[in-house]
Amino acid sequence: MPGARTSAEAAASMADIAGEGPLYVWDQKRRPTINDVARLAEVSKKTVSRVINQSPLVNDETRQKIAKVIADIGYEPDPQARGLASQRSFLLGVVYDNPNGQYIVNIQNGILEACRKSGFELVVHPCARNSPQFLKEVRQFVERQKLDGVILLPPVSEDEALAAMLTEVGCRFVRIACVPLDMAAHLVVYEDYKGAAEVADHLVQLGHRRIGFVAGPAHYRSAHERRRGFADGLARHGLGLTPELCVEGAYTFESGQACAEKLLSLETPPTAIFASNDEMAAGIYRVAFQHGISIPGQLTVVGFDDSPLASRTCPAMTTVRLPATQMGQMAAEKLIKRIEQPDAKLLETVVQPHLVIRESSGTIR
Amino acid sequence: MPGARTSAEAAASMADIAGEGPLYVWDQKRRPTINDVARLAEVSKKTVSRVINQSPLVNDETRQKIAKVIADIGYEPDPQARGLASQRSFLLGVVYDNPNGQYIVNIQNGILEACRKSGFELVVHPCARNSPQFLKEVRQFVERQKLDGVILLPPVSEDEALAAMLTEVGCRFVRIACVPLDMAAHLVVYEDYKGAAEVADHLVQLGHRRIGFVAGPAHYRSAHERRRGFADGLARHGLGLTPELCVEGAYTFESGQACAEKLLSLETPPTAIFASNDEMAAGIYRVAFQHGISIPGQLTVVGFDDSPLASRTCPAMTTVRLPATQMGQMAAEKLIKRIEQPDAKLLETVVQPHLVIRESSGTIR
DNA sequence: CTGAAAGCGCTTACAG
DNA sequence: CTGAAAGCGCTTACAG
Repeated sequence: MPGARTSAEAAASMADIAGEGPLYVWDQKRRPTINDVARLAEVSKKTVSRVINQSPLVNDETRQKIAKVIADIGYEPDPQARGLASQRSFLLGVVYDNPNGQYIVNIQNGILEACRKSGFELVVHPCARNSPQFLKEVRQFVERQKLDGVILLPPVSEDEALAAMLTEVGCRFVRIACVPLDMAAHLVVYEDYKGAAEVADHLVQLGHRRIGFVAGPAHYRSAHERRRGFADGLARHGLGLTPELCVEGAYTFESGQACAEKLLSLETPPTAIFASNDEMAAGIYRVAFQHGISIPGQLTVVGFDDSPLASRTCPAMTTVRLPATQMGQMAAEKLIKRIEQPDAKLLETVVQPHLVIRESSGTIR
Repeated sequence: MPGARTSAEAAASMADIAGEGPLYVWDQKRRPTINDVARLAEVSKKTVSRVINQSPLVNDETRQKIAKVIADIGYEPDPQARGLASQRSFLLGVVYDNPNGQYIVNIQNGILEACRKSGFELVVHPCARNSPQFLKEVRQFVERQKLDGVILLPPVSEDEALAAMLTEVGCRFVRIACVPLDMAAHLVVYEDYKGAAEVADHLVQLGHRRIGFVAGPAHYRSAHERRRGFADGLARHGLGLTPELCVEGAYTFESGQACAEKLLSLETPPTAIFASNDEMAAGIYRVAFQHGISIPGQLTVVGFDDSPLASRTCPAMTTVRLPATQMGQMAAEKLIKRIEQPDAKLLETVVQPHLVIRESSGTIR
């Protein structure tokens, strides 16, 4: 298409404004390319490429001349073309199966915060871990788009087959998880264990001794960590998880209701219940409401996550806050570092949850 | 790099399994390309390209031969290469400034449902409409990635400057909005007006006459539509919005509390309050709780959105449900249709909200 | 430190 | 209905 080239060259002209240096009058219809920059800076496009890719092998004067042209004409390298030539995409993916919308969006926002600084964009990919196509489907997603890296959110981040597949196809990833499942460089760890232990301290300090526990589903690592942290926390005060007062939910509102029915219909019901997430705690609220049991007067309830729900219930719910946005940002920064500096040593990234005490905490005299 | 080509050719060999037809043993390290398909099908790559792009100008026999090779070796066209050659990206964007996480994720899921069927991927882009860089920033996003189309969520979908900019740069878009802001082909409309009118019917039927209204912020179209629908709904029963009982909130929990304080401290407080979204309704719950006002015994409360919050409050909240997932899917389907069949006539897409009656609705004897 | 050539995997525009 | 050539906007590998 020599015609196009000719017209572009005709349109790209330089003019001098008195004392202001060169000003380039540009064809507004077409985005400038590396060839335009090369021509205007009077260098080869390979040298422009070196500047774009921050190669140290460029004379400082040359670099500045090129940088000026780039800034003047507003050149931005085409990620598609860069990607096709270099077998990458400048795209990050986030893979999740968590149903909690606010949590996803918060993490997403954190990831995007990190992307914004580095020129990556984010492609979202919810998945169904129980589907027989699961691995094949994620693999196609990753390979088709040549994703530069993927961030895995819990609980799908706990899937070892997924991690193995990504390793096999050469796709870098960072997992957000509540236990160290992997090498430090691949992880952002949030310590559910500690958060749950804090809840134990809190409840014991309030004077509770007969404490109910609603666990999460057994196949979730977070469920396991929260239980372990809570049990160990109680143990530090010479208490333990009473089997009679432990029930397992499914992290859903409905399962929280069912668990509450069980616990509150005991001959001697607990004076406090710690639910392994806010959704289930809200289910406890519902049952207490239906039975006319006052919170926190007759029953203390504590959740986990600090979802929007927790601060809007009546009374407002004591819970454990996970800094989701920050976790997303840290995960993305780590992933980008792995992509851009493959040899950099990366340390463990650990995020601390903390207890948010609200109105659902009552004392026992 | 003739070496690479040679090794690939060497690796690509055919073998016959008795009576099973040809089986291609493939180099697992390298994804097959259009050249591989062309060679194995003994046609030019242009003809393969025609099959990929569903051109009708291919002999049926040729098409089937090529399709078989494609299926056998698991060829998938590289979107980057296709995009570079054809000035597109097979990427859709979603631009939003709404803070409601579950709403975003639901719409996102709907969009992805439509993408899955058509080979598009979704890039997410939250934005800050009040930033001075807003337009420039979205423009860069769209141009850099050569997005094939963008879906705009409310309230940023109401921004006419944004729509104008997208039109100018030639980026197709579909807006999700509560009023017809644009041509039918560019819109998915959800009728807030009707939802709010239903609330009026409901409250009047319950016997309420002294009804409070918490409006959304005046610069949101949804706030306007919900007010208008509610007022018109009341008017159909010979009632009207009493100025004294109308207050304006900001769609936030805190503003809902402030509005409730005003309404409930009136000499004759309302017997029912319709809040323009669930967040503000939850704020009303909080104030009622603090003042010992029972819902629905002394006060009926109705929200709007059917966010997760609404079904988890105690008592569960009557509200208006917007089918967010469906809206996302319809918007994406419409956008994809515009991309793939630019000449197709597209009709108005309208989504109906509906009232979900729960426990916060009380009768007046 | 810099550049000319070839290539990434497709499609466009043209020809037959 | 099919194909050879040129091109999309970059980078790689090599040379100097």
